[in-house]
Amino acid sequence: MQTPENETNYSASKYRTPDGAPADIVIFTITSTEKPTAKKSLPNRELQVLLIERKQWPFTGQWALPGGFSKETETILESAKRELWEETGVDDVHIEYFNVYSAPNRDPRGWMISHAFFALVHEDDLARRRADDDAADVRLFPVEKALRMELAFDHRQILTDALQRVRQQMMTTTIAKEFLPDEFTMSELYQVIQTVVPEFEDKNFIRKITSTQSRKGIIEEVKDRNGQPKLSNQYSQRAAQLYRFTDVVPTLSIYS
Amino acid sequence: MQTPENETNYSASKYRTPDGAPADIVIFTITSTEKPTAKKSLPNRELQVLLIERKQWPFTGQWALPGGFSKETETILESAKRELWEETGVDDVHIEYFNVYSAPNRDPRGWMISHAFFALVHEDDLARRRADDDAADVRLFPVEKALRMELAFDHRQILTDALQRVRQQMMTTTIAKEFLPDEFTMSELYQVIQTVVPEFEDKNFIRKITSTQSRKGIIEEVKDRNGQPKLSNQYSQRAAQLYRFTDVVPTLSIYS
DNA sequence: TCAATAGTGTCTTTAAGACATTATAAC
DNA sequence: GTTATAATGTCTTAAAGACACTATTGA
Repeated sequence: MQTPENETNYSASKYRTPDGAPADIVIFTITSTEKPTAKKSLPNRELQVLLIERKQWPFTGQWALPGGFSKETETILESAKRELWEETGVDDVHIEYFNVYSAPNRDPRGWMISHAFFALVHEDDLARRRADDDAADVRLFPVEKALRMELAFDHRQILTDALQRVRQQMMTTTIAKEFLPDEFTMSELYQVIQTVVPEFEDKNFIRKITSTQSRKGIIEEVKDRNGQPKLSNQYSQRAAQLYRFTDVVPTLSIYS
Repeated sequence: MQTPENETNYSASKYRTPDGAPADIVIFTITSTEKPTAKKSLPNRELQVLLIERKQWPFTGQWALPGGFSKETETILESAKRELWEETGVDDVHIEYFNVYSAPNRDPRGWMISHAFFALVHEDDLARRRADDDAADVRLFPVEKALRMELAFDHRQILTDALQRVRQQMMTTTIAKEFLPDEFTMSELYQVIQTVVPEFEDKNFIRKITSTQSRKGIIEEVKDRNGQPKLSNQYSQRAAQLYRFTDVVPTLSIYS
């Protein structure tokens, strides 16, 4: 089917080709800080995004999303994972492709078609982060603050889109688990959801998740080896039931 | 910030760059054929995908998704819309980006990072379709058949992914309207959903959509100028209420 | 004791699910 | 009357929503 005669007719060099295919990553984490007031209480949580300060042209000195150019020998996803590893020292976390950015002149270096991912990382995993060759500084910013900053390239748009996607995924998938330990209390889960989606509110949250089918099998109570309910009093005087996510993948429908 | 001194340090030509950024489009339509048996009855519907037969190397003679190379002066979305226009003569339809395909050697012509879209087109709009320069033939195939064919490049994977995405969107968004007239009966809607998502079944479908909040405001009854319910007897002896989609964008949550 | 979080009781309303029944009108 | 689709009646069960109330235990 692929005859040499035909092959000679094609030459990529006849066409203008892209100058690069970068992968940019919006790395989200939730930081926890102790409430100064109380002894045992739920921490304050805040959604943060990792930015780097550029030390090279273009946009030298400005904050930007971490990213780097894809190589011919890897997929874009592999580039993104490599970049995530280089930037934070973490792998094996939730990373998800969400959009492509290809507006002409979005990058003064040339025709750059950028592939945007978001990653969800535990705060603890980011301890190892450090400045690398391309960055003068690496730092976490509260997303609300980052959205008000003048970021390099079209990175504010990318961040905006990423945030929208993560919020949607938070409500429709079980990605909340990426920000939680394996076993967690309902209060923790509720707090994590609210940290990502501030407008989420449900006065009967515990009741609703607890009362059978509503949770659709996505969450189950943790029992100890004796089959007794496993509790935690990490955040409260009264011990709370621990839950975990099951492997069930929820499916939603507007036509119920 | 962007000093000439720094600019001179960057040269795209130092790096291996992609040989092209194609956009490939999975064009879906639903064909309707009269049931031979009955006089007035719902048509048989089938989900179809548009494929082209390649007349050039590589994969000469094989069926492939329509697509083409993106230009430096346009976004990838614009490329896809241009390609859709060239291939089918339609514009202004639902077109949506869903993934990137970047496996090394996925294209024998070189390092090609492909951007995949799906488009949903009314059967009527495809009347104008025709073969163009790149294609020996253009034809609709039932998706189930297309999935069993040996398509060019990684197009079977792209088609598989597109179908999965369209099925998910069919259940969670109002894209059913892309396959329906502005005003439609509940039977038509139900049939369109089932055409795309065969396993969907709901014995009480009409009842459920009809009984208030369940439809979450996404669908409303059509009234005539006198405020009377507007009916259609196109598909049945007994006239059926017509409905339309509102502009409400449904939001779903696993945490209800 | 109180503070902070966890969890239950109770009642009302709404929706889901099943399934039989009735309605309409062309033929 | 038959046929094909449209729509309602009725009953049962499950879930949502509100909100007051009780529980636990360290400080």
